[in-house]
This record gives sequence, C-alpha cells and structure tokens, in this order.
Amino acid sequence: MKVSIKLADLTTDGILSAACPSRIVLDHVTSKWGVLVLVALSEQSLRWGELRRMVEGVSEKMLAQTLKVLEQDGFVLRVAQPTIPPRVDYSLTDRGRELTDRLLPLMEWITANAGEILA
Amino acid sequence: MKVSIKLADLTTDGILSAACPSRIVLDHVTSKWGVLVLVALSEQSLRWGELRRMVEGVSEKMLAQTLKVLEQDGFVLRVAQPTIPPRVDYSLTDRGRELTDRLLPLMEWITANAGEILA
DNA sequence: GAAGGTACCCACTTCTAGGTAAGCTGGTGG
DNA sequence: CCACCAGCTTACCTAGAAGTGGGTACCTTC
Repeated sequence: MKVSIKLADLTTDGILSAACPSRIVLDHVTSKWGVLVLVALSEQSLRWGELRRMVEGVSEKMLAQTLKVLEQDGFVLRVAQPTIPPRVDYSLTDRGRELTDRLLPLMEWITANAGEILA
Repeated sequence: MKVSIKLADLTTDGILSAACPSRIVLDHVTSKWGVLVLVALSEQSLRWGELRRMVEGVSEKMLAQTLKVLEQDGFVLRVAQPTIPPRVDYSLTDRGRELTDRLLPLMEWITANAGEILA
C-alpha cells in the first residue's frame, strides 16, 4: 500500500520525468566517485589523504570535485584546520547519513553478487 | 554488529578497491539511464515503446544500449513475440527485483528530498 | 500504392566526465 | 637554501558517453 503510493509518485511526477530536480541529485550521488566517497565516509570521518588512498583509483582532481558537489548538496561536512601543514577532515552530515543508510544495503548487495552477475 | 562486519568487507576488499568486479556492476546500475529503467520496470513489465515514453528524455539508442546491458547482467528479461508488428516485453528477473528492492528506497528518498537539497 | 505502426540498428557527430601533470602555499627538517 | 609535507587549483587533452538522423522489416489500414 505505502509502497504503491510511493511508486506512483516516482513514476508519474518523480524521477522519471525529465524536469524533476531529483534527476540532478541522482546524477551527483550516482556519479562515478560520489558513491564510493559516500561509502568510505559512512564508516568514519576521513582526511583528504586518507580518502584519496581509500577510494582506489580516484584522481586528486576528481576527489576535490566530487567532495565539492557533495558538500554543496549538504551530504558532507568539510572541516579545515588552519594549521601548517593543513589538515582537513571530511565527515557525513545528518543528511548524508540518511542517504548512506539507503545506499549501503544496495552497495552490499552489489558487492556480494557482482561475481555471479558478471559470470 | 552485522552492519560493521559488512562495512568492513565493503571498505577493505569491497567496492573501494579498484580491481573489484563490483565496480563494473556499479557502473552498469548507476549509469545515467540504468537506474531509471529499473525504476520504471519495478512497477510493472513494459513494452519498448512504453519504456521510451515513461523514461522521459531517453533516446532510442541509449534505451537499447541500457536494456542490453541490464539484460546481460540478468536484471531484465526480454520477451519478443514474433508477431507483426513486433511486440517486445521487458520485465525484471528475480535478480532484478532483488536489486530494485534496494534501489527504490534510495530513489524515494532522493525524490522526496531533492528540492530541499538543491535549495 | 502510399502511409504508418513497432522495435530496433548503424554511421556520424558532439559533448562532457574524467585523466594527466604541473604549480602553489608556507612553515619545517636536512 | 632546497626539498618536502598536505591539500588543493589550474590548464590541457582524450576516450567514451550520449545525441542525431537515417534505414530496415513486415504487415495493416486508408
């Protein structure tokens, strides 16, 4: 019941309609590195360098760009300490945690089934 | 407890490692049109033309390409009736349904919060 | 006999996400 | 005095994602 109502919303004026703002957020979240950064931060807050090492394969440019978008959308909090050398910590906001609560089950399932799927 | 174990898997040898096959499946699922096609099919099975109209903005080429990938990954079932004019029905497989079970909560949340996020 | 409906495929072009590599800051250790 | 740390920024370039416009098959209806 509840599900069918939500589905109706999704498929009528929801994410399937081209003009819906959710398309933009969807692009941000499902961007190549967006998901991975969110997953990495879901475990604990991390510094720039830790993130870079953790999310294997990400370039500095793309990490910076991805973090900027996620920060603008209010998913990620950036805390810079004006020390030398600089130290910047990234963590999830409450909104970010709401997102990852829904993202992690998906990622876990994909990780668990990827082998079988590609076979 | 359960969660922390799963998270450990994800962040050590899981999706964050560059060589993990889950990266490939992730790209398929989170491709621009992949998500939307899966959402559309989650409600009911649809014919080619219905899908095209439902997923606003998708071109024929991209719809065909997306469906081919989702079919190869075993998420979508393609049933062609050799009638004239041709009729092709697309539906979710069991595996596809497992996926959308985890995908829909995310999409619903994004759709519900997109306005606030972009503000 | 002309037009249209359905589900595509292919060649060509465009665009943009993403990769690469360099530079910048300003103290601190050699 | 030079290199080095961390955390970026910038300019440049390319591969592949995506759009465009055509064609195809076969039968039905006008």
